[in-house]
Amino acid sequence: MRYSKGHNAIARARIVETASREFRRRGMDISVVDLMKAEGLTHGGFYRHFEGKEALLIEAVEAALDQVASQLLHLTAHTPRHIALQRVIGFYLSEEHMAHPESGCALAALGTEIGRYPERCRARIASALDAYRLRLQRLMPGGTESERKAQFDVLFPSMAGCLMAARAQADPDRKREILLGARRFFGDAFCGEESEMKEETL
Amino acid sequence: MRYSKGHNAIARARIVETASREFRRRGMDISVVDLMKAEGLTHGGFYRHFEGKEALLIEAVEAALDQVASQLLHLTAHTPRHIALQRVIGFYLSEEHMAHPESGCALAALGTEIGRYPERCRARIASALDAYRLRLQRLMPGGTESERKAQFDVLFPSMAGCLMAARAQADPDRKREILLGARRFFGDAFCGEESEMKEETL
DNA sequence: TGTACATCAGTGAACGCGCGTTCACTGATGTAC
DNA sequence: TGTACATCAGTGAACGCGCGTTCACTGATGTAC
Repeated sequence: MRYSKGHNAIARARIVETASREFRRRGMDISVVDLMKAEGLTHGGFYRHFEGKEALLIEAVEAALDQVASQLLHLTAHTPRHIALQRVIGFYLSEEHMAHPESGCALAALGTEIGRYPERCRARIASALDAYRLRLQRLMPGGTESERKAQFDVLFPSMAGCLMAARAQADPDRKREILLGARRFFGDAFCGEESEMKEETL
Repeated sequence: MRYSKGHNAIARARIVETASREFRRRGMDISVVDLMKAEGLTHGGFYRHFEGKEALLIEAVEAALDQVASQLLHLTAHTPRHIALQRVIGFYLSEEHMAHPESGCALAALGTEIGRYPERCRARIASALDAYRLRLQRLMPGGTESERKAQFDVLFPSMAGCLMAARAQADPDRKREILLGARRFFGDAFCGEESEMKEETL
């Protein structure tokens, strides 16, 4: 059947959104059949929208990073900077984020696999990571943009690693212990002593 | 044919060793056929040694963590503690380590996937991560074992995240930039100001 | 010491299965006249 | 406004392929006598 104008773009965006969630939840293991099923569609139509699974993966990671950046910025709108960053750290290293990779940071969800993707993939994903940094760098302390970017390059990969390590644990107490230790450490290191009062925000 | 006494144990250990390298290099994508081929064997014999691929994966991760802990301790034998840790940070965040996941830290190579393994897997791997921490905690600053363990829980997952982020990048300069920034930051944070002189050791 | 037999790591064909991808087809709606 | 046709997102059978796993078999060496 023929669909109304704009249907194509909407359907395509919905597939990317679903894929973005499912790749973060299950990794590349998720099949095209299951991905389309999650959208209420069958697999045949997939290739009307994307060249292949790899092309979708790239767009899905881009969408994931974009969505999380928006969420973190929304969380801190109209908030003084040192408190804003405290809040971002608190959320990033929260049990909520740990329990829900499907709506969280793509680096913490897929990072080690991304390193094994072919160069053509990594180049696109690296651009998306740059855009992520560009949007979030204003949260970082530092007098110049390049200082703030350098700080971002330490804080976010480190937090991704701590979140990943917490997820790799089996014992809930151990998971919490790792997150709590990381929240304390990065709160102190990046938000200064004066804003220490509420390091467990969220 | 019948093999000489002890052959079984040797063959088994060699398969684990190869798997340990190949899983870190390529992730779970590597097939049993290719794994055995890398050992000069055919796939059929695999099941004389292991219950299945998952069982091998667990042993491979255990072997990887054990090997890296030994390497890091060897690197720092007979060395004062603050310099020892500086050296460990320098190696962990080196271009050498970045370029060779197959002989490096399993958390940095497989971390995000481990988080998606079934609970029975993660429980075993978490034990191996505990053993890794137990062996390496003596490198950490802190007056008590539990302080040192808490420091380990921040430093190593964070370094794993930075290494992962560097590997995810496509541009060599960008990779180096991430590693260098992380070496500086964690050197300062964990080794104190007095040992700053040689933060680019190795 | 010599012979007959048991052992068992390793072989490779075969299994069922799910994967990514292709393709002839469908049919409701947009478009041309 | 009404009719004929074109469009194209979505369908589902089919493709070849590689996967993890099983199993009957091999045959050199260890072991029992």
